Amino acid sequence: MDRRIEKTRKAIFDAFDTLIVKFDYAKISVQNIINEAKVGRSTFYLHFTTKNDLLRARCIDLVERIFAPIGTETTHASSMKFTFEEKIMHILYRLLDNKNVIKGILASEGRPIFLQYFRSYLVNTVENEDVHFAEVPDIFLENHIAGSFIEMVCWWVNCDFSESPENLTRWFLCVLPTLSTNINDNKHLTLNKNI
Amino acid sequence: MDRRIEKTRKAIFDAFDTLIVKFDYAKISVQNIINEAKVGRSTFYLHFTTKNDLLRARCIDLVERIFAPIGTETTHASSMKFTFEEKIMHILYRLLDNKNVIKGILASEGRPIFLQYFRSYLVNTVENEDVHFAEVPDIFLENHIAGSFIEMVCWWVNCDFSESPENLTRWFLCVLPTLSTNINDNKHLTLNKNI
DNA sequence: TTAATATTGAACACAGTGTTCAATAACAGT
DNA sequence: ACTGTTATTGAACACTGTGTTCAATATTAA
Repeated sequence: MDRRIEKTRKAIFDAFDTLIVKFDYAKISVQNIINEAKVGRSTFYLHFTTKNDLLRARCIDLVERIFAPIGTETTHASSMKFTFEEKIMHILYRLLDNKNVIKGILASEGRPIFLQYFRSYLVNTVENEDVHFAEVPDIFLENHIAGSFIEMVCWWVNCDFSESPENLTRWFLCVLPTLSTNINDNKHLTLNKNI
Repeated sequence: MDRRIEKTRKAIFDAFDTLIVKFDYAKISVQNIINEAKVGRSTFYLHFTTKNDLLRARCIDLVERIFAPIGTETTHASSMKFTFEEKIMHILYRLLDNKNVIKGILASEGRPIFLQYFRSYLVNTVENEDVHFAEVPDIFLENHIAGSFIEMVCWWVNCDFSESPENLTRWFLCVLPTLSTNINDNKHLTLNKNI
């Protein structure tokens, strides 16, 4: 509606991003943010109740972009069906797009907040896959898959995103019980398997 | 050496434990802690440089107890070899001993600090198992196993420790690629397998 | 142009931090 | 029990950052 609002909001988000890649979240003050954003103090508090509120908003924004349906970045709104593998790869590529901010958030007190939202979207994705395995409860299995993925992402970020999304995806699927049909001596795995 | 030192340290740790199960870490002030511990303000700062320093110390203390060699709780110092399964179960039982504090820490900003130390001990444990699987790099696999375990623990804490350590251990081993020899149609798994 | 609304920045009260210091208490060793 | 050493105490202090208020100003949509 009012262009001033989105303009200010964007300025604050950008300032936050700039600062979070350089400094620890705890060391950043509201004053720092509004200096960087070139925005009045009271303006900041009209948009966000707290520094933490800003962090939360930034995380939600990030996670929503990461999980936005494939095809959103192009012109077509797609309700197509994708394989689990494709979805995973897509998420990894979007994480790569926001490399630095994510690294900054994960290295600071922002970590649990980001992971909380990331997890909830991820669990939702996994639930849609309708996975089952042996006598392990579905809820346990779902948590295992979502959790493993999160851990892999954190490891990836820690390694400064060395290793390609393709490698990560292959290894990840390989290591999951439901997705690898390793009948022949645990040596091979089946990819592209739409579960 | 001086009994006053450990007495004060214990008083502060106990106060911290009492508060962390009731309140969010961020809402607890140094003043709260020294009131609860019945200790002078300057005394606190002689022991810890910061509230965060205390948190860190408490986490290290906790994790060290959790990973203390099996048999330490009895009189015998044991350098015996235990199976991976036994080690896991042991850790789960020790987590149960510290149920409330751990739940409190994991629910607050203490989470990443606790998990950091927990992870480093866990990775060390996994490395000692000398695991390998298919064409997945060892470093990836080790992170996957340690990470999965951490996620399972967090899930467990979230569920208020419903489910027995025995169940968790069985499911966990079942879901790991290296530990389950699921040749016969992914239906069964081998336990008690010393890898 | 206008009425509505967003921004500004200085001023403010407030809460919590970490330090200092001189007085006091508790300690270990003899 | 005595003594030199060391830990504890609590009040006072300067300091940093928070979140609010308000009247003046600027920008917006229509």
